[in-house]
Amino acid sequence: MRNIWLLLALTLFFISCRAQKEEQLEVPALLDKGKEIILHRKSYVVSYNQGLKIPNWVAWHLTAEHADGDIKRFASYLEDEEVPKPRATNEDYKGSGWSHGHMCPAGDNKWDAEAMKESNLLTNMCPQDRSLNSGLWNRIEMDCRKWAKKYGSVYIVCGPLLYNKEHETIGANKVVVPEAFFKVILCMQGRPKAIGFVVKNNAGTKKKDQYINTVDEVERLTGYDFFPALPDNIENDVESHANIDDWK
DNA sequence: CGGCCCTAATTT
DNA sequence: AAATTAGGGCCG
Repeated sequence: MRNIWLLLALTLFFISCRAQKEEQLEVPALLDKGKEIILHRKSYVVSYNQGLKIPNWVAWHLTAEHADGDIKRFASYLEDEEVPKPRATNEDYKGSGWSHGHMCPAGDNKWDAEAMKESNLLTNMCPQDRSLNSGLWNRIEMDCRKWAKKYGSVYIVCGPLLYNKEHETIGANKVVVPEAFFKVILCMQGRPKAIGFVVKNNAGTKKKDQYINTVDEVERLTGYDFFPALPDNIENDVESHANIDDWK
């Protein structure tokens, strides 16, 4: 009798795992326990790094319907009360010389007022070079919205890259300034495909095509496992290729 | 090159 | 809260 209950419990556990994976194709495999706080927002999931005061990664499913809308950008940035202090505040960014770099962009949240407001939480931000923010990074974000409309939806993960031992920080709460950023994008329409970008956090960026990487390469740089819910044969295929011509 | 679409900071 | 300023890239 006891074994039957155990079997039932295990079965339910595996079914629930499977269901969650299928719903959240964009969410990377979790990191070592204790190193992250997972926060579920209306339009994205964030793995928050309490030590760095910035996200490890932010993941979202950008659909065609979410790629446009009438909701205006939220007027102010919001300290995230859900994570423990010390945490990023508006004071930390003020006068720092670094701009508020959305990970899940405001432009992907025009479809819903609550989603737009949540996009302005400081747990969705990294200190980002201003010209990168409005330049190349913005271009990539606009491409993602274009692809979401063209293909129906795309799955996106992005976040900071920290390859130095020591990091610049801003403000009294020592919010870490990343050395670079990564973004990986998966499209499941037709033959599944994926592409990655790696961009240094400075003003010296040039043509977008120079920053293309395979997902495998971004996994090597981050140590993360992206799109783990994909069947292994598809995951291996899409993550080892990155061809911008497939996306034009 | 100017006009336009985005980003965000600053000023009123 | 709203308007203005500023940075960047694409498109014609």
